[in-house]
Amino acid sequence: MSKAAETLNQEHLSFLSCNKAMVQFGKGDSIIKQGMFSTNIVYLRSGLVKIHITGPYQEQIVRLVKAPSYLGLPTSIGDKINQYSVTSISDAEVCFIDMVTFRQLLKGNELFSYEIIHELCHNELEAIRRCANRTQKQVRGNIADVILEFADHIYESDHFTLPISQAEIGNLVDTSRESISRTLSEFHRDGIIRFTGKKIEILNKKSLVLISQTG
Amino acid sequence: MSKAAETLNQEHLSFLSCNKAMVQFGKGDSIIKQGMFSTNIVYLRSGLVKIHITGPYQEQIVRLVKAPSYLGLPTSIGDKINQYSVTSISDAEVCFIDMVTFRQLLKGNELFSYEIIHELCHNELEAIRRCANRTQKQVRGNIADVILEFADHIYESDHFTLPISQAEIGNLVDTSRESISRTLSEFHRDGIIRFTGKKIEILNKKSLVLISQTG
DNA sequence: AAATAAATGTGATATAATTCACATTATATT
DNA sequence: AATATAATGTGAATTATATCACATTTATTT
Repeated sequence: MSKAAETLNQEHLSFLSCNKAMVQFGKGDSIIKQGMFSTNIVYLRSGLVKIHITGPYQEQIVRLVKAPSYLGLPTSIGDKINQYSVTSISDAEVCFIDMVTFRQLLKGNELFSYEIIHELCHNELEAIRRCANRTQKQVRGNIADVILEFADHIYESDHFTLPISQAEIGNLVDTSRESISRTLSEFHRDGIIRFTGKKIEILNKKSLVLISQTG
Repeated sequence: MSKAAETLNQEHLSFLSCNKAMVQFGKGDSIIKQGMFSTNIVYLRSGLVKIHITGPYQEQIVRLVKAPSYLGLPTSIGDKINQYSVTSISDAEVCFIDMVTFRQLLKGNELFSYEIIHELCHNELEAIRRCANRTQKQVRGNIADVILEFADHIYESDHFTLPISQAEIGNLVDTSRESISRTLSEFHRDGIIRFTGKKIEILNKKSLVLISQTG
């Protein structure tokens, strides 16, 4: 449950849990499409998604988002046109909340609206940090980061199955697909991870953290 | 005047115009310092500042901000510790608004709070776009972008004086100081800009826009 | 005005990482 | 099961850009 939703009373909660407007998505399905008109706030109840945006040359994965979380808040509030896309990378449950309804919620519950502000602040900071990190680190460091993000934040286990291809990981950390392949092999060779297919197991987390900080 | 402040009534406005808590800063002065404790919302009344953050290897300029604008909103609301630094790059006037006061404002004026949300959404989107742009474009394109930003958004003239050094521009667009120097010379040689010292004049904007899109 | 420090210009060299090209597995699809 | 399609592995070559090294110019400070 997101922090913002915690502050709601039961009436509002039932509102948000929105059984009627809940939609199931399969892996690979498009949830939000950049350029499309939208009048809904999107809330990810379960699953994992990628946020991606059309850059000057290619589509770029901005970040991965795990439920529970709002999706496309900036796009929904700031604009009628979606400013980026969201695509599911696992099965996912999504609630679509009417924008008018959402605004009423904000009006009626100032704590809720404060929490939304809080979440937006956090997102902006994270976006800034991610960007500084990616541009300053080189390939090895960025790949170490992604592996650690999967382990520590997304799957909360040192043993997991990658939900995206190496090409997509490359896209996410501004690197070529080939560099991802080579670096993963390198980590494997050095006994830092074990990987077979899309399954990854972290064998030496300290090394990985070190590479994240140093490489 | 920022959009958020427009929605305020006179009582609130006088609050924000905050003649008592207004501080003058000179070029190079630190307005917000990363890691420092803060209980103030900072509002930039006039002047130009740079937002910079400590990355894994070096301090990095995130973006330039022109008055009028709030500064450090995400840091002020999300945290008690400043998450990035703000340094003035021209003379500037800044208001410090007590956090408690600001929250009262949010409470009492839902339109205002909605506008703050709006601003935060916009900032997040901009952060995402900037990042995708910078990583996808190469040096020439990014430098063209900076020049266009100065001309179109900051000074609103094709003839201006750079408020930062080439080293800082390099830092802003993730490039070396030398590459900035070489590229500016190149643009000069090709008749796209004229530049002497820190003065820049855009001679061929179409070319610059093309380089921004293509290079 | 001299002296010192900071900013800029520019060639030569080094390097990380991309691109290309193709082999090899996996994974879908018929 | 057979075939087509997508994903991955890996060497060799290329490339954009960084780094180094120093000259020169511009600002600051004494």
